[in-house]
Amino acid sequence: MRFTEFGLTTLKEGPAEAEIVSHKLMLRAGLIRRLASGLFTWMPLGVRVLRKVESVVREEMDRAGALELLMPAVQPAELWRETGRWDQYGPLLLRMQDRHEREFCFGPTHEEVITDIARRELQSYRQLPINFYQIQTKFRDEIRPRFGVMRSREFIMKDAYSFDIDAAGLENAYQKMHAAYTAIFERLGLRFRVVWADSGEIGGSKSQEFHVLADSGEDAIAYCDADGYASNVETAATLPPKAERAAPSRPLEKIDTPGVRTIDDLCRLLDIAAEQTLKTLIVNGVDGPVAIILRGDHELNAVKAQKLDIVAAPLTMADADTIRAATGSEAGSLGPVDLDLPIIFDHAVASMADFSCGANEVGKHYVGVNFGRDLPEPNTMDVRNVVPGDPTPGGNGTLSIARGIEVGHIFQLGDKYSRAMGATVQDREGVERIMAMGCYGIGITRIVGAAIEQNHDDRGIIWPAPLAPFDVVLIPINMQRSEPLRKAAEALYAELARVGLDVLFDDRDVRPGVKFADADLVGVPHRLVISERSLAAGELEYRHRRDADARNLDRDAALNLLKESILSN
RNA sequence: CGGGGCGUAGCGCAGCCUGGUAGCGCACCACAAUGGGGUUGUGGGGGUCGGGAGUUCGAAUCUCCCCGCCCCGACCA
Repeated sequence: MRFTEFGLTTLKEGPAEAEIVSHKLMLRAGLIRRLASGLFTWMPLGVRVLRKVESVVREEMDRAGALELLMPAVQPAELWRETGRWDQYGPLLLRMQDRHEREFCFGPTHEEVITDIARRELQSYRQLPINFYQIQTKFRDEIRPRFGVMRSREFIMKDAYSFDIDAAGLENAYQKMHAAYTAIFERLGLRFRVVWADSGEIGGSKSQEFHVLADSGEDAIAYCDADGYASNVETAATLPPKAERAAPSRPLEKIDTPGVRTIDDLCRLLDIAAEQTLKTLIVNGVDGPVAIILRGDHELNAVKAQKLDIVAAPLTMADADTIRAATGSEAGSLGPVDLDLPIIFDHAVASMADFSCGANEVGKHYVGVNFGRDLPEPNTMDVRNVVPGDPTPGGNGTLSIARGIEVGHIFQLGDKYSRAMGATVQDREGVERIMAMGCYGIGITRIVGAAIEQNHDDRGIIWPAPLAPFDVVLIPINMQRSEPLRKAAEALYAELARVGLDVLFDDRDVRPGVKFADADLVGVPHRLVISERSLAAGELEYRHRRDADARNLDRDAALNLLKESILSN
């Protein structure tokens, strides 16, 4: 591709709206342009990267025996009513009506459609196992789209759905997808981690997420290298404390704490650590408000909390009026002593002694509070986020926390959809059996952003070779002033293309610095510079985007090096 | 949705407080010089100042309403 025919415009300054590097660089390098909130046009350069991601995904899915199909993006409401999700899915689902006022949605996911296909097409266990996938545009009306293509509303997803006769078959299909996903992310050259996850909206039992590791990731991952445990903090379990609780050493005392609203305030006033305090949160329960008690420095885990029977899902905090009615006090002054509400204690509080907490009176706190004396012994549960240093659930090490970008998610759905929609096949005995389903997603567009988060420097993108929009950028120096150089550059361009390299030929009549800057910005892995100087020496100047300095190679050596690099892809 | 901020040329911004001919840098077009890390000069094109209503002799600027966008919190590939 000739630069002058590629329609690429790069930006020196990115739009102010871009917060994270990948978004800035995608805008600056001309991969995407924004249309509206959460909606992006993929420019020709961006589409090249997208196609690279898709082809790797497609190859590995095909290799795993999955079958590509393509379902409609627009789906009828009736299907969603069959599974109950028309009412459950909420505002994330973009709903619309056709001219006959029939209801539709723009698909955020395709369990209903594929299950409809399955119940029509699959009659016999002999057609199983089977796994269908597609690469397609989805729409989720996110509350807050952000970070460019990392959380856009419209995005491209590879979604796959497996059908099996029983749980053992599903487990097998799931493991195949686990292996395929691992192969995909390895081939894409990304540093990633597989973690246990919550099934959330989609439902089902077992599920794991594939995270690209990056500090800008929206998810927190708890992991332990010692025993291999890794989980999204949403689901990382905490254990009851092992340590014995210290005996009370102080009397219970109610003290004045004017103006204290937060744990920080309290700690400052009393000169104590947050670990010595209790935090009391009032959430909406199934039958009225429920108190959740955590150690002051810990955070409530919404996923865990909303799974408790007495807590309403999705988790919502009680409003000020509800809190006042239930406690006679206000948030910031609450505590479990003499609190007439259902109370959930987190595991960690069980080992606390002589602690401080709100007294359910504005401006008053207790100090020297102890279980068994001032409060009944707590019956504790796992309702908080793990923190670094917590023991692993296996108990063989301690957890660390890293940030990740979720780029893949695999689920064992079981019979949630197949039962609701009557997707059955006959088994060997002629008995109708509900199929066991799995579903498996990869965020194609998100991978592009995630790859940049992980691979960039202050000059621009550094594409992992399998994702690069071009293999090599050919930069002639002042070609317009030298006919021999122009001829040599053209010949080299033709030859590079002939050996199968995807080459960007920077044939613009601009100064070399501009070309170098754009080549670095766009992130093409290999760079070849041809000039009168190198021409005379029969050499080419080569630099890999990751290298600090260029080196001179003779022409054949340079060509061989490039040929090998694409073969190794 | 709640809280905060911003809408002036394709992009980044100034001007607004204190009303009076709409500016700067980048990008774009032309010409010239320059020619190995975003070169310089000269000339040029491009604006419903987010939209509407109001106040005023006069509104980018003041007032009200609406719209859009971004950031911080609860969702997901």
